[in-house]
Amino acid sequence: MSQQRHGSTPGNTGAVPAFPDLPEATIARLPEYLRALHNLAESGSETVSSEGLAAAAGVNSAKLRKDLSHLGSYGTRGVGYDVALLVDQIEYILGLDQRRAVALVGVGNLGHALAGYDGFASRGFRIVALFDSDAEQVGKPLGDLTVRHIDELGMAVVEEGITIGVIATPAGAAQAVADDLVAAGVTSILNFAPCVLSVPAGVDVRKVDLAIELQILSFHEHRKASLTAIPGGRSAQPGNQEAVGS
Amino acid sequence: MSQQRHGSTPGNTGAVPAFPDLPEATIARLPEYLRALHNLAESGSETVSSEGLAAAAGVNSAKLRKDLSHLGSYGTRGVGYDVALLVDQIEYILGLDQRRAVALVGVGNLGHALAGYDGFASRGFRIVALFDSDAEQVGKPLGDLTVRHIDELGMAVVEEGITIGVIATPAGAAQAVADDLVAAGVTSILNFAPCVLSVPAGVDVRKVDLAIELQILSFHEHRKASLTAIPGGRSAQPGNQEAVGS
DNA sequence: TGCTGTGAAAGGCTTCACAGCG
DNA sequence: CGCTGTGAAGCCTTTCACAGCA
Repeated sequence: MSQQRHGSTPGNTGAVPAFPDLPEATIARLPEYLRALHNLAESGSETVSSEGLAAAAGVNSAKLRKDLSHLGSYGTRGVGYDVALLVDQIEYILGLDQRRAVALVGVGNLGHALAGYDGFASRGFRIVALFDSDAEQVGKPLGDLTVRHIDELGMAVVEEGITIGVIATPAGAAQAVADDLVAAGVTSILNFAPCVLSVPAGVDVRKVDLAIELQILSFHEHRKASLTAIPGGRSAQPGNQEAVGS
Repeated sequence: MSQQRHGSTPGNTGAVPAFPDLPEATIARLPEYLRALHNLAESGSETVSSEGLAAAAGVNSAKLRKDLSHLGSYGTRGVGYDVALLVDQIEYILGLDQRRAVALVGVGNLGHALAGYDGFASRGFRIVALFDSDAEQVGKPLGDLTVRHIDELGMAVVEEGITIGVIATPAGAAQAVADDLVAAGVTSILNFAPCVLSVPAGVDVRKVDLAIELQILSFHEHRKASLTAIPGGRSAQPGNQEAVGS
């Protein structure tokens, strides 16, 4: 699923604390642990058990312990994990100690919402530039920023040190935007357009397709409907932590 | 990962075309195949090979064939798959033949964007009601709809036949909204709030956390930076289909 | 011959269960 | 004694490679 070989950096045994070779599934959960830890820190907890943190993050404790064990031993047997220490450690691993500069392309419906989303700023990112190809939009102010024409992207990436691009354009424009981002030197892309992007090796793409999420839920609705048509089911005990899919 | 047992409906061998017991990973890809098939249909293709469809959906052909084989044999050896037939089949499986009614709770920044997102309407869903707890927002028109107070949720769910709820509130309000949705009879929830929801068994929750997606990309940026610090890497051959994570 | 459908192999992830440390 | 860290087992997913049908 990842595009670059995942082996520990070859010819680098020991000296520099070799970049941990984390399973992809673990990486995807670290942000959730981080959020839970921040909540715990705010509520005054200094330590937390694997059981407690797991509950706060919505996973089981064995999985959490296995995940954290990949980062090294930051827990104390008989006690638990030091919240502040673990926060630092996960933020370091995720590269959040440097507040990354993000470019957002496409200031339509969704782009507007993303540009104004507090969660980015509060969780390690700065949206530093907005782009659109529509002359109508260019020059308009949006929050602290002004929408720029996509031709300025290359310049902005260098000037602002942008490493992540967010695509919030219609599907038809997304591949061209991705090409522009890559040409400008961006190596990570978050794509909200409902289409497959083709990018060179070394560029990471993650996709969020809102309709797909609903379609997956629709499947489960369909399945539940076809099951409840048959007697026997329906033993719901409230208060459980339940989730489906990823 | 799913909350209900996945076995084929017990005591139902044969008679009704037993609801297929699809792997969760396959289900998550069906919407992507469907989108690709719609594109192919629009461009006039009547059949497509596993190779062709796989490329359009951004997966490899072996995986695609395995996935489709779970639905039954809808391909023709030596030829490929009938596009229209496969569209119908996948739409049936996903329960998209009935345009599902969706309630959206929280019409802030993100809620506005979701309410206006074309992709929902064009891909099988109708947003039929908008809710907020903020008296300021209640009564305001938004698209074809008027924002209603969340107290009316129970009524609306019954009247409109809502089965899916979308939560676009701040994290602090999300659990209460989820409880309201469940109490009203909603059995599938798409949660955009950055928090873990606790719901009874039988209710499906999917979560989309925009900051988490960026944090995962940030990890890969961090890793790439630490790798390129060491000589040897960097063999990017453009034109590949590349993606990271799920 | 070309392409699907599928056993079998390989790999990755989760869960279990407990050794071992504080 | 409690809780972490971890080998081992089991399960799920992906990939391979080819039998078999059109």
